[in-house]
Amino acid sequence: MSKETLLPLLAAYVLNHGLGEASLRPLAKAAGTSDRMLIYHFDNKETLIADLLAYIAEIYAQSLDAAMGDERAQTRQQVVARILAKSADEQMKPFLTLWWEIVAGSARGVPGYREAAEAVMAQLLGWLEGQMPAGDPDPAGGARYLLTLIEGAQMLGVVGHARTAREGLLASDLNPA
Amino acid sequence: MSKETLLPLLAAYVLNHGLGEASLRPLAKAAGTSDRMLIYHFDNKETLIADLLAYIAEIYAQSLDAAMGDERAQTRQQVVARILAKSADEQMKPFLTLWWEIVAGSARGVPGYREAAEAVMAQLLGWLEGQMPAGDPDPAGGARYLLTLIEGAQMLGVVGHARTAREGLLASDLNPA
DNA sequence: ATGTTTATGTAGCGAGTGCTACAAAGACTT
DNA sequence: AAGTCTTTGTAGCACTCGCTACATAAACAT
Repeated sequence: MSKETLLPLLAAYVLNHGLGEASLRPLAKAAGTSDRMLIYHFDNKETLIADLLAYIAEIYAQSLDAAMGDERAQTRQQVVARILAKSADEQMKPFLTLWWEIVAGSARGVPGYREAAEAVMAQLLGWLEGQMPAGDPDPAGGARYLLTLIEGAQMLGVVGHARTAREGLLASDLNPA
Repeated sequence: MSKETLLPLLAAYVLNHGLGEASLRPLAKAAGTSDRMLIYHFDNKETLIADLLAYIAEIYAQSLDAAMGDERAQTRQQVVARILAKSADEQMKPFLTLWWEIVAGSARGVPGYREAAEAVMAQLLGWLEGQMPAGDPDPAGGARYLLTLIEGAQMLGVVGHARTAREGLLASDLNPA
């Protein structure tokens, strides 16, 4: 068994249980191996988690690509609505829950978290630019603006203020300066 | 020593070290007491943390009130700029770092976290409404909208994308629909 | 065939976790 | 003064943590 075989199994566990429960023995059990072998392959837990987060960022990007429909949205409102709908998808929930743990780790300076978070956001931003309406006057700036809004909305949703975000989005036209 | 004496000391520790390091013995040491006494006062760790988060939400609200300047902003851009500037304040950093841990816990369903997060956001939303420009056509909706943007910007800042958020904000007029 | 590298199992160490049992001192009540 | 209630200290339990020492078997190299 190699790193490459282990990472998908480890990722599945972390996505379902969170990083808080990601200690060596449970991780090993989920991957059908032993804590002993995890250390053997990854040297220590820190690099294991770093590798794991990098891997998860990668499969997240792939799942974004896969979800990218061919039809283009026609307004910024539509872009936001679609993405929020897609994020509400049951399949995306493990990613979202894990995401906030990564953000928290990044804020605290836990090694490896910031890099993973930065990669995920860069990926998402690029994807968003491709999703902007055809005739948008400023797709690059608009994508950054919508990313900020979307992430704010997602956070509010997670803390029980989904309604606040929804009403906020309705109260703006989302148009460029 | 009572709960009321302990909470400020516990809060100081958690603000500086995060909830990840908040185990009984370090907490007790920071408060000048013993793990034994923490359990005596709070019954168990779960209610200790819940009480502590509620207390922190309270002092956060107070610090917001204290920071509320008497001069009203004249545009929504100004409101956002002021708040982001205030949040960048060194004094606010412990709150911000802790905040994302609370969000992560809320997303994972850790008991007590969601309530604390919800309270903080409600408080912040109310405060924001009071900060809206004098002639704003929709202060309530605008506050929700700006809250979404601000929190999104703050998250992006924490994961190394402060620039993304800044450029996004510049690319919009933040005006109502 | 012999030696070396790679992969894996078993056992355990020292530190930390939340929490409890027991005891005792002090304050307070009657 | 005797008894009760509140507060605190000391020890420890059962458990988990990341990690390591040691041994062994298989694969490979010479």
